[in-house]
Amino acid sequence: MIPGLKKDVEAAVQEACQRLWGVPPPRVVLETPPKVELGDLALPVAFELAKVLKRPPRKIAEELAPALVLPAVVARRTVEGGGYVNLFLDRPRALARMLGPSGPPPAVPGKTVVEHTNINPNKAAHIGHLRNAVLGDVLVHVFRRLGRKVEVQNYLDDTGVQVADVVVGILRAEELIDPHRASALAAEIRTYLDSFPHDPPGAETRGLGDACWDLYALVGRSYAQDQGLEDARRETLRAVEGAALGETLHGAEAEAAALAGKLAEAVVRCHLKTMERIGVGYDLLPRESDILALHFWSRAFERLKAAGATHLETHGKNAGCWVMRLEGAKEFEGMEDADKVLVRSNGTVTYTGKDVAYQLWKLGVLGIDFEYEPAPYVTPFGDPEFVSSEGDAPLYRTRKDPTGADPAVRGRFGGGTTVINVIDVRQSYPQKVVKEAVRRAGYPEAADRSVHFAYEMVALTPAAADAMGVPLTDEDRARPFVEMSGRRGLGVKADDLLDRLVEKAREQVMARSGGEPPEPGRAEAIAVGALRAYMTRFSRNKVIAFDFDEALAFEGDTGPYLQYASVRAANIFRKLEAQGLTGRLDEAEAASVADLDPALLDDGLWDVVRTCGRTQETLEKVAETLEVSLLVRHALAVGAAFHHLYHTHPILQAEDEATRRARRAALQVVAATLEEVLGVLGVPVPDRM
RNA sequence: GCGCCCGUAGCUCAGCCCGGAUAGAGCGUCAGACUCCGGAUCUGAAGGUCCCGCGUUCGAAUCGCGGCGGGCGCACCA
Repeated sequence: MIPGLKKDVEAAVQEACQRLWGVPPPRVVLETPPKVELGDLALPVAFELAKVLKRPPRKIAEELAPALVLPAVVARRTVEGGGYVNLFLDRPRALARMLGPSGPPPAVPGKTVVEHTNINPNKAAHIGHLRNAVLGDVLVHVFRRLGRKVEVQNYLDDTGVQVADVVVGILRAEELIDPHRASALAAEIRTYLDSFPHDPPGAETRGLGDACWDLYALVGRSYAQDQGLEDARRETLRAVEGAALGETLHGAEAEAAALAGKLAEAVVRCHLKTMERIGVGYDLLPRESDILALHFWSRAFERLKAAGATHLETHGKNAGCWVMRLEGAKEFEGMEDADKVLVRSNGTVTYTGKDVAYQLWKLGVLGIDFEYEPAPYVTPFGDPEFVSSEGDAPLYRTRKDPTGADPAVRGRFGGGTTVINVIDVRQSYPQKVVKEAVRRAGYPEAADRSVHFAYEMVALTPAAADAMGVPLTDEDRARPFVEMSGRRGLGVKADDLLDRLVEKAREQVMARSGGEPPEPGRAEAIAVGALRAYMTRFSRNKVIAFDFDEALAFEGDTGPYLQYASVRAANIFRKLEAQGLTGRLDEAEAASVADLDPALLDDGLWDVVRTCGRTQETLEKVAETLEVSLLVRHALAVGAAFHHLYHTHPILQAEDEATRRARRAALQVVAATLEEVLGVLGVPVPDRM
């Protein structure tokens, strides 16, 4: 809570241990006591020492406590419980320090590349993608808050089978089950593509994603009944890859490839719009087609071959494939067939293979680079429709050739000293393969700089699936949750959930304001707050069994609870000023807080300050563990402490000036903390609720 | 079969990394809250074999081993 305090305390413990017993102390952990009355910091070192010294921890603590040489902000120390040494801060002095200017964090050398979102550009985004994007985005904010330079990439698999599936749906609509509906969807999709990069007159951007969603589900069901369609998919895929590789295509092939390119490009715009709604942005859109075009794979392939990491299989089930052998590797122990195909027998590269090349590039060891251009999404006025994650540049995408590329940004992207891949836990195996490939290609040091940020999926409760009218089998119904499936059309679309949240927020506002509708943006802010808190409050290795009632909750441990706390805090300052009283403390008054009577900072008031003091360590812990939920829980703790204070420590009605000053000071710390933490969480705070 | 994850209050989850202070929240239920900074709030109550067993330890929700139940992986899909 006080910069440098932790270090001082650690040093004091070490010194005392040496002096008293001549032993080096075990690691010094600083905890926060469960209640204010028990102090501000707890040292459980006596428990550790008990093992070495073979004496009861309580006795050790009683000897240790008075022997510690501590900085002056520590007012007193006590021994609690079985042997905790608890420290109590000089409250006025500590509070004055917390009110002091904090300044920007010292810059950390290097660059962190965070890759997230990565939605297949063939249909609307669903709530699982929201979890990915929100987790990634909050992580980006946390890193930046800690002084790290961050680059955000959203990888586009624009040459994959999923895109080919929808292309097949458009071209062969007549052959699908329910041809009538399929044809209508195909026609609708074409109107979108025709007016790209703008929406057709009277249509909404998201309509394209929705139409693709439905058509994709139809295609998925049709494959099961019509083998011919599978051939069409294969041909489409080949055409798409051929186009990327610069082959000259003709007739139907050329048409399919052009359609696929346009479709992916247009659907990505839908995703960017959806993410923009919740405040998520990117710096670069790397495209798989460019990875193919620039032969990134060839380069990676050479390295792998030179290092003996891959070989051409001559017989067995993988005959004709280039394979990476994984048996014997510790991580892959016990696997029945631990070999991974990188190049198929028909010569095409697997997704894993391409990912290896992309990963090498992100880590800065591939040796070749993309060209870059602003993303092709522009407003009717010709301005970029999307900007970089920090809003200071246009959004860029990769490009294969220098023609039309922006020379000013050449070499700007990739080459991360740390690379974080936000990808759900189901892809742990391929992620491990990619990392192993990087290692074996001769870059063990680079492999260590690459991190798979794994999180559990968002699934649907059977009730949620029912609520959407999705037919479930009896088997599904007996499960605790069912996985979403684009192919089955089973899932909750991100925009649909957002719409419902906005609608509910609007109703709530009106219910509280005597029917007056909220001004533009307010209901949206509340909706985004609710969504972001919901998506981040669970541990990342916990499956979210999506439930509408929980996601739409505005009371209790929710985003609106946090927003309300922040709004209330700001309100008090506003009211103070409206009554001719002083609101926020200026620098001089903040300094004077150190001289307040400590009795004015009673436990009730101090509790919230103490909680706010944990912000920095929480941010550090999030960065270290990649556990974003810690930050939401911290925010909720601050909010709860504040709301409690609100009812017990009136400020406008404070009995005297000194009391009011003490409370204003505490309030100022809370307001600043909430603003900071909600900013990092990306939870917007409206002027009013 | 092998690997990873989950199992804590009626429900949804913290706490487990790093063993220690009466196991904490929210929702739901019940009972309350000032003519005074917004009731999206607050106060209180009821509610727990921390999945089971064995072990380690002065001490286990937390560490180890063995089970049980559930989920997810283990493609020339991504």
